[in-house]
Amino acid sequence: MKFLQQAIVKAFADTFETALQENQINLEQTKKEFEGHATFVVFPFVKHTKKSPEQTANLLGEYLQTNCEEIESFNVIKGFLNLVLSDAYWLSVFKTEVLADSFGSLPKNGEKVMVEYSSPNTNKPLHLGHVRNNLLGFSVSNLLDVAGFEVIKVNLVNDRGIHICKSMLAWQKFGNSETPESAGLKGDHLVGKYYVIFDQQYKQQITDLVAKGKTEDDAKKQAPLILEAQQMLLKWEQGDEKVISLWKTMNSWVYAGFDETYKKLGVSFDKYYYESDTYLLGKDIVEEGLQKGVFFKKEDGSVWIDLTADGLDEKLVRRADGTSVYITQDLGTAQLKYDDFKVDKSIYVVGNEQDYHFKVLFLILEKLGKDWAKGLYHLSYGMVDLPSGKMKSREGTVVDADDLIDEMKATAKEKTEALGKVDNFEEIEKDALYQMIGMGALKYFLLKVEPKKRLLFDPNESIDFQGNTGPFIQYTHARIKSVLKKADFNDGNIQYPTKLGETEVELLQALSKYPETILQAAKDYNPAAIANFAYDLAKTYNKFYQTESILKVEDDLLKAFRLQLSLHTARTLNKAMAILGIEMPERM
RNA sequence: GGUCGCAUAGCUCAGCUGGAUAGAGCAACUGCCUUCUAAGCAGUAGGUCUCAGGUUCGAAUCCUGAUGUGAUCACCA
Repeated sequence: MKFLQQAIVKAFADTFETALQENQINLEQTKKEFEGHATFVVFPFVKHTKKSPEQTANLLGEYLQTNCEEIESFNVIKGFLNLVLSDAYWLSVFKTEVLADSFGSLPKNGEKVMVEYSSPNTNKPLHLGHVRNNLLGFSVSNLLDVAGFEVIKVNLVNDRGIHICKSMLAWQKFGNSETPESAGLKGDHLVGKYYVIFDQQYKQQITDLVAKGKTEDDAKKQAPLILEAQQMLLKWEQGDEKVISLWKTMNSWVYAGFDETYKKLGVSFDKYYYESDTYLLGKDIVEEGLQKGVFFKKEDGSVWIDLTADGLDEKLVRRADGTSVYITQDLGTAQLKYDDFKVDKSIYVVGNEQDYHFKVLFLILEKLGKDWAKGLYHLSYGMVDLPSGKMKSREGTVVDADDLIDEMKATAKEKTEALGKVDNFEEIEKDALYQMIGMGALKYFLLKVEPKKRLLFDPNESIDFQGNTGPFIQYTHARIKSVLKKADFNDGNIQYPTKLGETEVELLQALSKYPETILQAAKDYNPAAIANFAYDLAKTYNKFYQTESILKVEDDLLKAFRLQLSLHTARTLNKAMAILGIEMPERM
């Protein structure tokens, strides 16, 4: 509504001889209970006009009505100037903006952004927490893409370390050469099974040692299994052939499993980084930091940075024995990612349990004078909790990603069949539909909540398919498609009515908000804003659909307009939901 | 204990850079399918926006403090 801001600035100049900037003019949507589309609040300006709020609003309203053809009428309530925009205005928005193929896609801004997400460990299958991460990362990537960025999606796989050695060791000892094929298990689940077995056996050894008089702490450190796992990690680092070979085999099982899950989730990556390649990185940066005097060495040879002046602590960046810690490799990986792609922004989609880590990481890079560090951003999201509390993979209190996906599909099938609307569908179409609806419900459920908020998931309460849900929006889309098909409507040049109905204007206004929604959502890295938009649009359409008849209206001109309006509502819903990674059915 | 989040209807959530009588969905209750898909629409009921101060013409929104809740403060990742 830039034209309105400009018009109001001009109104102030002509009526009150007051010079204002456009960005001082805030407009909001008029509340439902009042007449109008846009509301301008005059309170902040009465000191310039030297008149009462009512008088000010009335004078502005009169000026706008006579000088601005888009303004049909106005009304004033206290200091609120409610402006009614003309039907012609809404039609022009529809014709010039909504109908364009590029509607909602912002022009390319020439900036490159990297989004790192998923970043799984290779010792166990993905769970609901990973699902939130993946969906968030994927949809933020889509969002930035339509907002005009060039986006590079990367996955930094944590494929090395003690955790995978635990799975390897347990498999060696108790696996009897079991393979995904022989066990009939997805590779990641098979490896996860041995991770759990390791933990059980390890705990047993601790209990036994404690019974023999050891302290708990000593028992944890001296249990034979953990010593063996540590030994294995050492061998891995030395490049021991047998260990490396087993590691490769088991990781390949996991990757096959992950690929399957990623495929079902509909997420993808442009590049994979592996920690086995990057874990030694960062040592140069430590040297650089020492030279620049940003880091300092303690007597034992360990290297630290003092962040107490920034309200943080001292942080270790290299061990006394010269080996890397987590943050060392992250410093190195950040440099590597930058060197590879020279991105303007780099986003890390990682849970809020690592807030402190990223604060420190970014601060160190800034102190080292990396000018690209200002483009780093930690997209921190809340944990997914169960009613019983946190999910713990070792304790088996996790909602497994594959199970959940299967359950969602099964629920979708059940609900769809109960409605009896797909009896004449081919089996293949039915199957695709159940998948679409089940995943639509799940994705929408996880994405409609602002990322930073924690999410409660109750496995005993199935995710809704009615109301503010993915299937509701999918249903609205299918409903529109059905009408369009019956009318055999093809988009093209049509004649427009001169008078619009109330719900038609509401729908046009809802549609018109799409580009600004994209802009704001991209700025906030917030797919939830897109979900809310889509819901609002679908709701507004359903109201229109229920109020006006489309196919039965006698006036051909009006019928064509309503069909075109329906078509572009469907398209916009499709675009918005595509950002969330949700597919829309042609019928359901 | 220090630091960083979060707190809105019984439940799950919206509420844009401060604006009108705080909005949706679920659950409950009422209507609406011989008419374009009822996974829908319309309506009833449900609130001290955790509490106390402050800033302001105006605060759910900004500031301070308290309470509750979660994360974090590893030579783990």
